[in-house]
Amino acid sequence: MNDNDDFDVDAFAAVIEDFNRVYIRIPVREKLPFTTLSVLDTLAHRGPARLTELTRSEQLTQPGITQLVARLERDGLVLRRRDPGDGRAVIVHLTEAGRQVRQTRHDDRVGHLAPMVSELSPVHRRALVAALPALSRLAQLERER
Amino acid sequence: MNDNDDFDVDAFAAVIEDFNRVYIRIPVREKLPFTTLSVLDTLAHRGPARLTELTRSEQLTQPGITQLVARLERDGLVLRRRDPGDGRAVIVHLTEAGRQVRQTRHDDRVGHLAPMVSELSPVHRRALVAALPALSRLAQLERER
DNA sequence: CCCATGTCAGTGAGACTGAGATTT
DNA sequence: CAAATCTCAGTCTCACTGACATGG
Repeated sequence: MNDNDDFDVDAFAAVIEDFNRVYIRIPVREKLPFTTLSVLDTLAHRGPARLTELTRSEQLTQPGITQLVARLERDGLVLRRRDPGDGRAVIVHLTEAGRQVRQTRHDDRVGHLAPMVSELSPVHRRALVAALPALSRLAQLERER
Repeated sequence: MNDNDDFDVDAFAAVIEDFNRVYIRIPVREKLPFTTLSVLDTLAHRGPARLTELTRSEQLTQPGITQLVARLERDGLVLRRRDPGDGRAVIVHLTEAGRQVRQTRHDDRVGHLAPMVSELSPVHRRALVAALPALSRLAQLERER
């Protein structure tokens, strides 16, 4: 019941990788390093976090995170606050400007995708819509891994 | 007929971005810079290419591509050959080792995804399978943009 | 005292800008 | 000679390793 006889993971990964390549290259107004955007994403999803948590989620070293967050603070995208309950820890908060950066990128992509989507057949569009819950669920499973 | 009244591009992009974040972080044996993998992908998809073509597809500067390809050649992932028909140009070819790098990453991802996919409900699995042609088509449209 | 959390200093990889060489 | 293609030199950003400061 739980095997994948009906599901070609290989083909699935191939399509995802192909689509991702294209998606990542959608032009955006503001070019920012991958790790910067990743931290902003993480904070937006999980709320304020300490550096140690970011070290895990971003797969960066501790000094790397320190530096990266220092840059982000310098640029006004995050705030660093001492944890009142633990004097060792620093809590990183997303600022309004940080949220705006994410929104801008998202808007750029939506603007770019919309005309492409409108060229898809109704059948294809419906197939994509129908697959969204499954994709979300799969992302969720990965996060809980 | 060609509008997107039945399709929420905003929601689509949000799910894709969420899934991508997770997908990109799937652990792989060989950690390589993003641009390296991107060039290997491009060569695998389009075949041998000159540096100028890569400059466009990779969104890197010309000196950047020169350096990157020099690294790739040093590591045995590509070969550089003078274009017999145009003495100015250099043609970059993917080597077997370069192909192997891509295959290894793909295999890592498939191995990681398989157990996750097996936890999806049959309905979700079918929805993903049904969406693959649409995703491929969308990637195709983007490439032709 | 030990562990967790974070920072500092120094190094190296990768990409950029500006200038230049070679071929068409 | 002008344009296209690629390379060289120098600089900047980013992340890493190793050592260290501080709080629980």
